[in-house]
Amino acid sequence: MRPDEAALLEKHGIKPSAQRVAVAEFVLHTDAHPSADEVWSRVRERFPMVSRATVYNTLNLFVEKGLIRQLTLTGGRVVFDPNVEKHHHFIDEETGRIYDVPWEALRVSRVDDIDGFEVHAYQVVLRGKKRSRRRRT
Amino acid sequence: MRPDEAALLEKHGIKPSAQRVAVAEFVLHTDAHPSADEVWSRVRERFPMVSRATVYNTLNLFVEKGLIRQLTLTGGRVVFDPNVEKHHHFIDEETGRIYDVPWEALRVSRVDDIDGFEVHAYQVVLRGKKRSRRRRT
DNA sequence: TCTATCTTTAGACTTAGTCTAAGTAAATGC
DNA sequence: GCATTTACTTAGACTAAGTCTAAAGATAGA
Repeated sequence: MRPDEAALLEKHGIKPSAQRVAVAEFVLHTDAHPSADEVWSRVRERFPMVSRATVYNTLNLFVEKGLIRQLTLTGGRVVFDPNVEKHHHFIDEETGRIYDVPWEALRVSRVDDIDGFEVHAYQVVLRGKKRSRRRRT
Repeated sequence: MRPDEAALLEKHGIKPSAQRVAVAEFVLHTDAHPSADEVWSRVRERFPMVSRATVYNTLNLFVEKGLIRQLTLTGGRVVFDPNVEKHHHFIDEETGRIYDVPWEALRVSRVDDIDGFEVHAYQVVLRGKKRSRRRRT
């Protein structure tokens, strides 16, 4: 149980149990946009007795306390994202993988101007193919 | 079995059975963004012996043939939209209802310019509160 | 009409997620 | 330090959404 993770949880008003810290250690440091069951199986590698209900409860608690966000972008899949700053998402149509796109990469105009709607938040969801970079996978 | 629906299905390469036409008659003329089970229960009102598998198969077939689109915008809910033209979506955070937003209502800049991604399609997903209009509900 | 193909059906199965009741652990009062 | 309350976790039952399967029914062509 890493002290830094425990402190972070406390800062968000969450009592840091061993299970919660184990979930935090994985879900706060991934950019893979895992589903709840993916988080569960990763946490179980190091913590085999953790129950599914605990992982689901913990993830929902983290969302409620603003540590992570829940996304549903494609195919009814619910995934979690530790990036809670404003950003957009790109979905690779071949692999289904989700990538974060920086907020500044796009500009959306006239958002406040839509007749009959009071917009609190928005994001652009892009779909396409990820280009293979030269040096990295 | 309305002849116009049957003709539309055939135009899209779909053999128009009674069940398929019944699904089409509902799902092609709604802006309520229904889930598959909602479509099933609506179709059953007029066609009580239709099976769930048929409705699911039919909806997937319609998606594949480009008659409707499948959306997953919120809470892991999969819904269907007969509007296959480019458009954006607004989600009422209080009711969960989804509204179509015309493509021209917003402009997104620099979409083709994102490093490492080849964008085939995109949409803006907006969240907020629907203002109550004066005269209509 | 016979046969091959396509479609539909009911129900079994799977997967994601929630709920419940019992057990543990941690915090509080004294 | 011990008892009591409160919070957390557990296993497993349950539910909802969706897929699969095997059999039956409908359709079209020879």
